[in-house]
Amino acid sequence: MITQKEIADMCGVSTSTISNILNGKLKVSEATRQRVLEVVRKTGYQPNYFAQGMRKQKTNIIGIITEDLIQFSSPPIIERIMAYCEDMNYRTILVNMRMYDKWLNTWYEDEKKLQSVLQPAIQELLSIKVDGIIYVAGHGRIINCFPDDFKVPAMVVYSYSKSSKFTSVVIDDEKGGYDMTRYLISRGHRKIGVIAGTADNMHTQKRCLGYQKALYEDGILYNPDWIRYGDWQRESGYQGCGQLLNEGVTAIFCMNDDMAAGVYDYLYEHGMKAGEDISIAGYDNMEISKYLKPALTTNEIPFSEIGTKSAEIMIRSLMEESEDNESAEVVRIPCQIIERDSVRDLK
Amino acid sequence: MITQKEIADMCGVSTSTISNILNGKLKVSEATRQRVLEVVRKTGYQPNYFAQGMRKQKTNIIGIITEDLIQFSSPPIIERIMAYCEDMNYRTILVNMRMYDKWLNTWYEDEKKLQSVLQPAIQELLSIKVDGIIYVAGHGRIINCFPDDFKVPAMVVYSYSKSSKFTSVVIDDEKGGYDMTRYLISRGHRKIGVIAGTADNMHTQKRCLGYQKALYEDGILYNPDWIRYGDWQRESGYQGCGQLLNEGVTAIFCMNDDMAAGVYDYLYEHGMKAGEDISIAGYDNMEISKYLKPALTTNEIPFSEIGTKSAEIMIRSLMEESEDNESAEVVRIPCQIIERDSVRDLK
DNA sequence: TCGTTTTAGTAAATCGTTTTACTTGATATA
DNA sequence: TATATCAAGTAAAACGATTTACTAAAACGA
Repeated sequence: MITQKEIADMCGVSTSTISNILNGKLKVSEATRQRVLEVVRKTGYQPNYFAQGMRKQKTNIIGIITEDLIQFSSPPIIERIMAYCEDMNYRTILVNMRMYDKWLNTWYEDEKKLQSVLQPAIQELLSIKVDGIIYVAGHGRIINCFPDDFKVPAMVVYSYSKSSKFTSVVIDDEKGGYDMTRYLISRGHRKIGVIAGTADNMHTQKRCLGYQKALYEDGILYNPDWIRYGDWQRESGYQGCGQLLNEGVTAIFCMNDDMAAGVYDYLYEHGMKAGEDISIAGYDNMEISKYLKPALTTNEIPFSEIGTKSAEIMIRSLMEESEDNESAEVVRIPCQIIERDSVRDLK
Repeated sequence: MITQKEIADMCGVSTSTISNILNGKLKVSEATRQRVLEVVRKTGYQPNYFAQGMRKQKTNIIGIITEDLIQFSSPPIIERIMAYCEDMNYRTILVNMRMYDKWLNTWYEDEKKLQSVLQPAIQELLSIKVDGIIYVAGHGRIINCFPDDFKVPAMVVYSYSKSSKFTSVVIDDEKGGYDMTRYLISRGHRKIGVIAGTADNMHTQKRCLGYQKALYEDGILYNPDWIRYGDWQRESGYQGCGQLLNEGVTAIFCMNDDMAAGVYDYLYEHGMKAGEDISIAGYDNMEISKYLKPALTTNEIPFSEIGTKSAEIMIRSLMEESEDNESAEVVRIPCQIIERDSVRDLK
């Protein structure tokens, strides 16, 4: 591949001049500039990335660490981060931690295990000298990724950072739980059951808070028996449905679509139907929610927006790095209810 | 970050020795080796990636170009490629072409458009000096990615390469069509309809071939009216179903699960049920197929295996690069029928 | 005309490794 | 004893860019 030296020789100037024309601030006569640019264009010269990265101590690479690429939430977030970075002339490098057990359909919850994969991943990225690191979580655990004195800009996406030194971009779970509950109330429901996620999960906790708030605002007495904790999986929706039916609820708010599918299973088996015998709402707006019959009303997680916003914040903080801004924040992106056919008005 | 020179000073040896211990072939006494290794371990020294890449002309990076990261087929393939590469001590860098229109649910079919995105992507990877490039297609078009005299090892995955100079890893579509047809025949069906993909698509064509072959082998006269071409989308499954029902088929083989879902839509609307009134089979084993009621019998595409196999071939070819092997080949990975509840025995 | 400033451009150092060719002292060989 | 071999290690060049400090020539001001 053609080198800067060769271009310089062709143009009869020194490499310094080439470099200056391409990205320097020094004065160069318009004549030589044009001459050089023409040769560059013709030869398709591109600076050697490694030489460049070595000389400047900046690489224009943003590292992305993902808890698991296979999880449905990851690709759309990552896709947007990559797209935005590309537009802003940054490259990205992706490290996949593979923390999701595809067969068990569950995350490795062990903090030790997580750290034992995360730390090498971070080291890897540091050794590549990335300009910044974006950690893309897969589920709502509070993440302790980076030490407070971490030397490169870093942030946490789709989950909360333990340290307040790092910005995190999350969905507004409390509002999500609130909105969905309000929506069900507005359709006439007052006995609203919840099939929640795992109890120690941040998504679960905040959505429950929102649920409580909505109930409270409408003067509905909060009944603990109306909340059943599941494990995000279809089967636990099935279980929860049976229990909540006994409580006499008229609507069930599931904290993900998979558990809503489990509820559908139960109804199907017992000759009942969502949107007729009982109202069902989900969360996520996964692919499957359009395919359930009747189609599932659910609260859509705006993965694309999360991705874009994250990249935006990262690159902005890279730009203003001179003034070392301590402006870490928690950015909350709202979800949006997608109305389909699984919720009916209670007469 | 700590440099080789510093390690050398700490150990009272030259950098050459450090380098030699870490990856050279020259003799070093066991004593110094241990001493150095200990210091390396303690300091957490990692060679600067850019300096290394510049000096060796090898980067140990494999470039992955994906037609679209958002498509369901891409993540599992890419995940396996990355995992295998990591195990073999290669890094990967991912370039996403974003060729799938999320809103229209369709690929940019325009060859010009494809090339206008592909060529910069390739240039980008070459400028990074990747050791090899893996092109991960998203749908079954014959790809003309690389010129015959392309200087780095390259291959095409999940679609066919136009040039026979490049290895491609694909699913065995003909066998897939054959197997599924045979399966339906074995369950007693003889009037088997097909809802195919787009007519010019390689997946479509080869699966149709397999279908024909199976019919032929069982002495069933091939009836062109039993094949309806769709566009891979749900709606076209719906259409096709209505038409095939008029033909009096007893089973429908859909070339993807999305169209099978469309068939389910039709049946649902007309008060019929898959697996009872008619047998339905899909292709892909997408997430949704487990959620359809009754669960869909389908032909699973082994994305993980495709990914692993691809990475394996790439890295092998990188290893034996000395003997410039002209062993380009087409590797066909078989699919596997997942029996669920949508196919019944015809009495 | 003489000194000063500006313009256009360059030589050389530098970044952190790897690798080649060389050195030194010890040991084996004839 | 003289020579060849060997083990252990090093100096220095190389990779390809960027950047600093410098220079030669031209332009300017008084």
